[in-house]
Amino acid sequence: MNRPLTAAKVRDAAPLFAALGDPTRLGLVVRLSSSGPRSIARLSETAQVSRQAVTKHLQVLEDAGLVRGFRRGRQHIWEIEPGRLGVARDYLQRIDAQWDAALSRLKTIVE
Amino acid sequence: MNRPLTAAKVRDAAPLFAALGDPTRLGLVVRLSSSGPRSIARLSETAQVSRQAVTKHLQVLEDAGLVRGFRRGRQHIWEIEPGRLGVARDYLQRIDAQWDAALSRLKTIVE
DNA sequence: TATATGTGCAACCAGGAGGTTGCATAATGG
DNA sequence: CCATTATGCAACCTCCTGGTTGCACATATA
Repeated sequence: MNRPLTAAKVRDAAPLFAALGDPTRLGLVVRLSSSGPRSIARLSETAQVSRQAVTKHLQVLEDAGLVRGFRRGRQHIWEIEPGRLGVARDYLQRIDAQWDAALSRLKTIVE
Repeated sequence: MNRPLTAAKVRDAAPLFAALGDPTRLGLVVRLSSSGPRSIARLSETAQVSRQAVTKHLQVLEDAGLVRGFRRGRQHIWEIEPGRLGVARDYLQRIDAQWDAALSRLKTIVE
């Protein structure tokens, strides 16, 4: 039915984009998506910041529902939460659709 | 060709998501997409913050390439920069594609 | 049992983000 | 010409974010 984007939906979606809006976090998402589940130690090797900073970023991503973690022995493994990126993509799609609708309305008036 | 997501691309895309990551700004984008070009005064009427705050947010969105403004008489009109949201969507699509590829690789190994 | 490895927790800090107010200036409309 | 409207600019403030370091604790491993 493609409902209009309510203010409530906006408040719901913004944190998702905010989580993706940091280069280090976006890098983590890309990394986990391409290479699969990784421990914090592993992820910290390539990241430009400290292990603790990586940990904080992963928690932010978790709060946004983008990743999830579990323990295996002494290590904490993180992996992508599948489907969550699709939510963000759908949201952008919605906005674009509104834009297209507005355009065609304008066209109708002009013609 | 669908190239891999380089670190450079990550640095390029993060500001785009960051710009969308604030509820007020995301609201402005939605508003401009659905209702078309609007002056600052108009946009401020419905926003929950002051006119000056709205101005600042619009500048952030402009820096991210998401909107553009022009003057008409004494008013400053802002409108959506078409196609820029598509860039963000494509980026998410890429990450998802990497994820799918990683999944199918895993499947191949298991079988 | 020592030792090395992987994490978690807490304190702390600098800088930027998001917000406000106050004032100056430019364009419209009687 | 005067009042109103729309905006820009600048200063200022508070709080959150992203980062660090130090230390404690749990788990492997020789």
